[in-house]
Amino acid sequence: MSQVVTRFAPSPTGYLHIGGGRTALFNWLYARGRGGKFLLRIEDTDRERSTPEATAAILRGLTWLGLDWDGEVVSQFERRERHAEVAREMLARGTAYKCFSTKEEVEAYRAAREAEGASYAVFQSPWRDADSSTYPDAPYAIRMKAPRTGETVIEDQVQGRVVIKNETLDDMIVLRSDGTPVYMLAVVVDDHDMGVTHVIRGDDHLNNAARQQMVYDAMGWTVPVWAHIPLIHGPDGKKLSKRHGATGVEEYQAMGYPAAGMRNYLTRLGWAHGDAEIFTSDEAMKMFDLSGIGRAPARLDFKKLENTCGHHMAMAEDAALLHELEAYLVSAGRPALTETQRARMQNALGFLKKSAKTFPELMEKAAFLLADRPIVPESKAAEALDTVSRGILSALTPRLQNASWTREALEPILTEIAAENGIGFGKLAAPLRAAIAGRSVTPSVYDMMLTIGRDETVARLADAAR
RNA sequence: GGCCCGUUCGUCUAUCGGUUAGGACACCUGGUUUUCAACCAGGUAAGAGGGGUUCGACUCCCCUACGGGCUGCCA
Repeated sequence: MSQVVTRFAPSPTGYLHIGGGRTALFNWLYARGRGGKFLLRIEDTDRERSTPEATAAILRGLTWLGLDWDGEVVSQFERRERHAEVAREMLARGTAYKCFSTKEEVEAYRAAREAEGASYAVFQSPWRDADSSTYPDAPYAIRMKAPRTGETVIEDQVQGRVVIKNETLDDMIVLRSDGTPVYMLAVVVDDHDMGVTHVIRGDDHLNNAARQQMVYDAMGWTVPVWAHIPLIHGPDGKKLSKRHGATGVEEYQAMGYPAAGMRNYLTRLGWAHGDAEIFTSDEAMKMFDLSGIGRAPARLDFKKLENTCGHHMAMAEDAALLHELEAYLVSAGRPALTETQRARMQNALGFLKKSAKTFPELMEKAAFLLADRPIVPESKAAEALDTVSRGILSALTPRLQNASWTREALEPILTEIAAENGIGFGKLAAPLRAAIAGRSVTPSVYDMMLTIGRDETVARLADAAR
């Protein structure tokens, strides 16, 4: 069996859309799970709208998502000569013809047909079967000589067998009168030349597939396996757009979702493999198949995204997580970790990652280790530091001085001091939290003490007891 | 307008003619706990509507409704 080759082919007209990210992910998963290749092509033939900034943003988005592509990024625009060459070859083969009709004439034709009450108006060029001796000395477009009768069948791995009547399709232009190729031709030529075996893309291209298949047929090329996946919708079921919130992949990075969680969530959005919910990318590669893709558009659910991310956060290795956390800080425009904070973070990640779902949440829980002395307690926390509590804290401090700094050693000391003062541990925890973190809601007091170390703990308790 | 695609709990989905329609998220209740969270246990909750086909339909067919896409010398 020949090697699987997939590709992602975005237009560089903006950031990487979350839907595009998912399309790329599906292609990546499919190829990587089968030892195939995943290629990247930028469809930049629209010179008006394409920008190098957008291309850079798309590459950044893919990189963040961890979707690595094989070989060089292909620029469709740079291949325009090749596209034109194929158009001329179609001319030579008789599967395309020169059309001298102007845009105005085409529009007039369609308007006339509609005026007659036609439900649809397929332009029928008078030049389709014209003798070359009648050709005027004027610019012309090259039109594909599409079959007028019969039907074109798309055997789609997701949508099933889709039948399009050929009479509803016009002779599409493959080369414009200015000599530039049209997208529909470019995709086919590029996919063929790049050896793409599986075209996995949004179902907004489903109808286009019929005309593209005609080009494959006209050139005698092997038609790739089609898989048109439904688009992602917003929570209200409408096409996902700006008003639903974030649509750009990079926005999700800035919101602090870990990439592994993002991949997992996006994989499960519109695709299923039995009851599998939480899995690594390696596992996803093994499971991923086209038949598991649903046919209905899926809606984005931030709650589930968060939950999925939480699992991946907990599964992550500390070193990798710290690295990703720092990348998040940069992308969110937040201050970088100082040396001290970084060292403490390394101690704390082991427990912080278990309860945080996103990086902002992790930073929030890490507030105690980010803070510098003196700790200024919030009003709620300050209430816990009454005179009695401060007395207990100052009694506690000397005992901590000589304790070995492990949970096992600390636990009896704190339990003891609570008992001596006739209070439960809960009552003792509140002032400790206030002293150490300046807050009433914090991670476990032991975890905090162990994270910041003896000297810092003692100093913070002393500050509070004063 | 025409053509194409879609419709199972609030959400993501399983089911590939016979199930008490399963799982996950969310939500609710209880437990655990040193606060929040996490965690554990339990619960509420679904086949768009109408016709067929069949002994039997979520599953197959048709119609309607709703949603989406395409309909360019855009991609």
